[in-house]
Amino acid sequence: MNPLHLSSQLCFPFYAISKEIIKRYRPLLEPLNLTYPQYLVMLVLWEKDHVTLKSIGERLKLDSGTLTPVVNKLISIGYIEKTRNPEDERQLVIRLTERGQALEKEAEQIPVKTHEIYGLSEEEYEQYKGMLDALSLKLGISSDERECKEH
Amino acid sequence: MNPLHLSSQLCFPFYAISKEIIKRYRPLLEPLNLTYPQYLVMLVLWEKDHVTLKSIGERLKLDSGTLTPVVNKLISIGYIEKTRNPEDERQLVIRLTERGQALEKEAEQIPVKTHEIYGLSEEEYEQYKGMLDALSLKLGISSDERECKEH
DNA sequence: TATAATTATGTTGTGCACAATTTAATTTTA
DNA sequence: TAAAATTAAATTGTGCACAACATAATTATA
Repeated sequence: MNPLHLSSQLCFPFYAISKEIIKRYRPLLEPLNLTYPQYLVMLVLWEKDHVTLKSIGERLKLDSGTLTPVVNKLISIGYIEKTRNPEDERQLVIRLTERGQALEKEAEQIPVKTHEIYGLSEEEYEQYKGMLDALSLKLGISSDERECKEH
Repeated sequence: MNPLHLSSQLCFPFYAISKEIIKRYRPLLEPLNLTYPQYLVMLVLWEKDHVTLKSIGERLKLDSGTLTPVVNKLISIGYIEKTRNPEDERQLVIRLTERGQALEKEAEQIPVKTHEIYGLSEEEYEQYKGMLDALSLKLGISSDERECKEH
């Protein structure tokens, strides 16, 4: 097998599958008026509210250049608010508005539907999950929720 | 486990791993003056030259809106050329220039280095490859090189 | 305790990624 | 065979994604 062939490389299926998944999330997120990266930020906040922009970025592996406009969009929609931490004026503290909190109820149906995207059994799903988490660890991008410190 | 938690969803590791891989490709591709999507187009052309823009898009799962500027960039660098198919003036036929052909020699070292990114043994690498190819099939994005018809 | 280093966020510029639409060429069909 | 449908590519507009840089606040150090 020629190593320069597309079909012998692991990078491409990751790239193609990731894009395809996000494409299939789109119609499911549209009723919530969210894009995929916006949805990720909301997921993090539903897990733990009142966290810094920095900690959201660490969790999602996104830098301020990406996160700042995403957060500003969520603010303009009315799902979140930002304030400075009075004890450290560098830090932005992000929290859910009432509308943002209320949205969680509506979002409960999303994981049910997204689970069906893959066409996998519960066991297969967990197997993929385990393998991807192991690889994330090797790549140094393992997401630890404890990293998201409250403020 | 709360299904709305980031850590219980399969989409995020795919998204994060894909981005991390592409980030690690960057310094390896920089000497060739290629970005990751540009590299993918070159891979397809090194496999089979003289193919339509459409067939490249089918192989890489990219539409004309993404591919047109990527191809135009590769033309401006001088790696490829485009001509219309005289038998069907709608079709763009893409082919490598001499510089584009010569670049394959330099690119031979890339897969050796990218293979090391994952920190996987040969067996593990093939196991991941097999699982991702299976999932690509389920998602209907399995890349068949035979789809790339010559012109 | 000045100054240097670090940190959190924001800004700028480039390059995708894709939906939606347009245009022109080709094919199908009434 | 003229009109309708389809197809390939390009265009437009929005939203990331990230590198590189700027700025302001905080912390460490000479």
